[in-house]
Amino acid sequence: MDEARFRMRLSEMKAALRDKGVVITRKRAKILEALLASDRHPTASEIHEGVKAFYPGTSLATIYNTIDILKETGQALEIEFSASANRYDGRIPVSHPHLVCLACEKVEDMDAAAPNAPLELERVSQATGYDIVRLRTDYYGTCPDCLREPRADAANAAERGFA
Amino acid sequence: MDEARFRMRLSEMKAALRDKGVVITRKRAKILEALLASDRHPTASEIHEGVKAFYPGTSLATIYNTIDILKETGQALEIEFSASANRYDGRIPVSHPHLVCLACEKVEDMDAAAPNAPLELERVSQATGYDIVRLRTDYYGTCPDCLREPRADAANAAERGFA
DNA sequence: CAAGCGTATTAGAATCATTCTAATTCGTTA
DNA sequence: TAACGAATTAGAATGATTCTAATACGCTTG
Repeated sequence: MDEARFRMRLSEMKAALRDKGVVITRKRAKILEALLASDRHPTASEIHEGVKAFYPGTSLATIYNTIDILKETGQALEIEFSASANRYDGRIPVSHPHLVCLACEKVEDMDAAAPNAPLELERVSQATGYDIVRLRTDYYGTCPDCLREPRADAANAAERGFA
Repeated sequence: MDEARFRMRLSEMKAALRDKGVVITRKRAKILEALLASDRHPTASEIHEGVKAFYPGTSLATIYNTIDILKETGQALEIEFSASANRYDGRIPVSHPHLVCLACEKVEDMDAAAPNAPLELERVSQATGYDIVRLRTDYYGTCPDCLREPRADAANAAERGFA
C-alpha cells in the first residue's frame, strides 16, 4: 500500500467516524494508523503493541472499543478465529477472499480476481430469502514460505509482529 | 436427511475411525449420532446435551476429544466463531457454503449449487503457491424467520437445541 | 474367570481472547 | 475556569476450549 493510498484511506476512516459523532483522539488516530500500516491483518494485541510505542499507557480496552466502532461503521472487517486471536482488515473494508496459512497463521489478501461482493450478496439474498449483509471466503493451507521451511514456525511467527 | 443416508453416513464415520485404530465405544457412537441427528450444525455443548440424555455421566471433554478425532480423519468440519461456540458439520464433510443468521445464530447449509470444492482448492493452490487444503464460504445476514419476527430471538434460540 | 494392559473417560483447573464495569481523565464549550 | 459528556483505564468477569492427572473400562491372554 503506497503512501498516497494510505493517507486517502486514513482520511476516509476518520471522516466515517466523525460522521458518526465519534471524536478522533490522538490515540484513536494511532489505532487507525496501526491497523492500516500492517499488511498482516493485525490482531487487537498487535495493534495495541503498535500504539503503545507512541502512547505507552494505552489500554487494550481502548483498542477493542475503537475496533467496535470501525466495525459498526463498516470501516473494518473482522476475520474471526476461535483458536487464535481475531484479525482485522482496515485496508479493504468490503468482503474479499483471504489466504490463511495454517503453519505460521498469517492472513493475506488473495490477489486473484475477487467475486463482486455486492452483487454476490444480492444474488444469495434472492436465492435464499435471507437478508445477506456480508460474506466470508477464506482458503486454508500452507503458504509458500512454510512449504519451503517446514520448521520455521517460530521465525515466521516473529515476522508477523506489527512493525 | 433420510434414515438411509443417516445410517450410511454413520457407518462411514465409524469405519474411518476404526481405520485409525480408534475404538468405537457406546458413548462415541452416541456422539456421532448426535452430530448427525441435527441439521443445525450443533455446538459441542449441544452434542453434549444429546449424549447426556442417554449417558448422563458424560463429560464435555469426551465430546471435544471425539470431535478432534473426527476433524483429524476428515469426518467433520469445524465452523469457527469467536463470539460464540464453534459448530460442527458431520453430514457433509467437504467444504461447502453456509448461511449464518446473525439474529438467531443458526447455521444452515446453502442449497444453491456449491462450487466444486476439490477443483477450487486446486485452482487456488496453482494461483497462489499455497498448498490449500480447505476453504470456507459463509454468508452472513438475517434468516427469513427472523426477518418476519424481529423479536423472536429467544424462541429461535430455543428451537436450535439438539433434539 | 481373573489379571494385566492400554485406551477412554472424568472432574476440575488452566488458558486466553474478549467483554464488562465502575472509576478517572480528557477535551470542548460556555 | 467550570461543567459536561465522551474517552480511557485497570482489573474483574465471561465463556469456550484445552490440559492434567487420576480413575474406569474393555479387550486379550493365561
